[in-house]
Order: sequence, then structure tokens, then C-alpha cells
Amino acid sequence: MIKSGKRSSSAVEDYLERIQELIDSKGYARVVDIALSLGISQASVTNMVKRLDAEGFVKHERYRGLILTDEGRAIARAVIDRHRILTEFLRLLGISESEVERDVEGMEHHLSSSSLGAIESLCRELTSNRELLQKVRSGMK
Amino acid sequence: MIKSGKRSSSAVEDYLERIQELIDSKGYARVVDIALSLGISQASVTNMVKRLDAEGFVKHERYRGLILTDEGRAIARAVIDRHRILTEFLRLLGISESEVERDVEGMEHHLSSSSLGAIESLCRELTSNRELLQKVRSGMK
DNA sequence: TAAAGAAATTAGCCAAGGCTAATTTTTATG
DNA sequence: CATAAAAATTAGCCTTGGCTAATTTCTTTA
Ligand SMILES: [Mn+2]
Ligand SMILES: [Mn+2]
Ligand SMILES: [Mn+2]
Ligand SMILES: [Mn+2]
Repeated sequence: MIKSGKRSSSAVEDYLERIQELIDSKGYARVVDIALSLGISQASVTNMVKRLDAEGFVKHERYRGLILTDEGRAIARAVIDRHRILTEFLRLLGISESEVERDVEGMEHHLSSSSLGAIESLCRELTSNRELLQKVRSGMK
Repeated sequence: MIKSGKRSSSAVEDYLERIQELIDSKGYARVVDIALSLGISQASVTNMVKRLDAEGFVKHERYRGLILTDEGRAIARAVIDRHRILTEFLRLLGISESEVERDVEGMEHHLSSSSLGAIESLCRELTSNRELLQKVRSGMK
């Protein structure tokens, strides 16, 4: 029996995604780093961390550190995956880096795993078939 | 000189999209119809209509009707376009209708026109090349 | 080891976008 | 044309997720 897990908001997903990325790259995620890298205030991060703890996505010790629960990590990994695939997809299509970032950061919260799988398959095809890729790229206004 | 027009929220875009669709299909958009078809209360619609009027997206006469301004119509048309292309794209990939609807309704607010053009081109290619489409579809888990 | 500085938290505020209940206005109908 | 029903609005509430300013706790350093 798998617990269903209610849909997380885009904001919650962005926090979990960034927390996991910080842990992957520096080994820990401090409030100040989360704030800096998401471009929001430390106070806002403290509030959200309290919420993420209450909802069981992180374990938080006041004035100390922060770790992800299994559930929080699962959500973070899923978001990071969607981010990665969507980025690969739009880059393949020749979209400018700044537009890729903006589009992906929004779309990553609205992609079912079916759609993700389909786009993944499409990326594989576009990568292995450069002629196709050229054709698609040349068909854009 | 083209007025830049600040980014509209997803909620604003959903309202304008639906208002335009109602006008296209029945000739007018009443508060009660907007509420019914978006699945929200009439009171919430009245509030938003007031906001859309204040921001110049619709012209509203109290207890009377509602029309879109040029700016409102332009936004509505753009959202409807993104909705249509994304729907075509995910359907081509074989995603179930209910997932298509959910994904599209969210993603349509986060797609630059570059990305839209690229996906449009991709749809043309997938439509005219059934062998490619089969290959992509069979590559999905 | 006492300050100073950095990090975290709290308090209090705001806007967006929902809701229900009550009221007002318009429309339809006997 | 009076009244009932439908539509629209208002009033008042709530949650989410931001903000700044003030305060508290931890860490570094002279
Ligand atoms: Mn995001
Ligand atoms: Mn992301
Ligand atoms: Mn939508
Ligand atoms: Mn739509």
C-alpha cells in the first residue's frame, strides 16, 4: 500500500528542489543559502521551513540544520527529474538559455509522469536523429 | 512602439481564456457562466471581473455585461493558442485525455512564444511522419 | 572570553485568490 | 403588474506565500 500524497504547490516543490540541490552540492542546506539562491528573504524561508516540517517534508531543529524526509526527498527528486528533462527538451529545440530557464521553472510543476516519459522518449529520438532535429528547428518562425 | 504589458498571473489568464471561449461559443460571457465553467463561486468571479476591469482587460457594467478590451483579447487569444498547441502535442504523444487536460491547464501559463513555435513545428513533423511518431510512442515506459 | 557579526527567528504587515452568507438588482412568469 | 426566481454584488472571512524590522541565538575573532 502506497500513501497517495496530496499535490504539493509549486512553491513547496521549488523549495524542496532547491534544498536537495544544495545538499547535493555542499552537503547541507542553510536558511540563508536557500534564501539567496531562490531570491527571497530569510524570513520567508524560515516560515516555509516551518511549514515543510509540519507537513513532514523536512526535519528541522531550530537554529540548527535541516534534512529532507523520505517523502520530501521523493518529491525533490521528481521535480529535479522533470526540470532536467524539460531543460534538455527545450535546449534541443534551440530555445535561448534564459527562456529555457523561465519556461522550465514554471512548467516543471505541471507535468504528469506520462507526459514526462513521452518527452524523454522524444528527446532520445531528437538526439539520435540529427536530420530530424534540423528539420524541426528549421520549421520554427 | 508596443506597450510591454506586465506578466499576467495564471488565474488572470484562465479567466480571460474562458471569457473569450464563452464569447466565441455563445456570444456573451455572464458571471454565472464563468463561475460554472471554471468551477468557482459567482462571488469570486465578480471580484476578479472587478480586478480585470481595473487593470484594463475587460469593460464591465455593473449588473450588466462584460466585454474584453483589445489588450484582454490579445492575452486571451495567446493563452488559447498555447492551450491548443500543447493539447495537440500531448495527444500526439498518446497521453490520456484527463492527463492532457490537467497538464495543459498548468503548462499553458509558462510557455514562451519561442517554445510554443518549436513545439508547433514538432507537432507538424510528428503528424506528417507516422513512423517517427510510432517510434517515439514505443520508447515510453 | 567578550564583543561583533552572521544566521535564524519572530512579529506584524500585505496582495492574490479562494470561500459562504446576506443583500440587491434584473428577469421571467402567473 | 406583482412577485418569484435568477443573477450579480457586497461583506467578511481564510490560506498561501511574499515582505521589512526587530530580536534572538550561534559563531568567529580580537
Ligand atoms: Mn519551479
Ligand atoms: Mn526547477
Ligand atoms: Mn490554465
Ligand atoms: Mn487553458
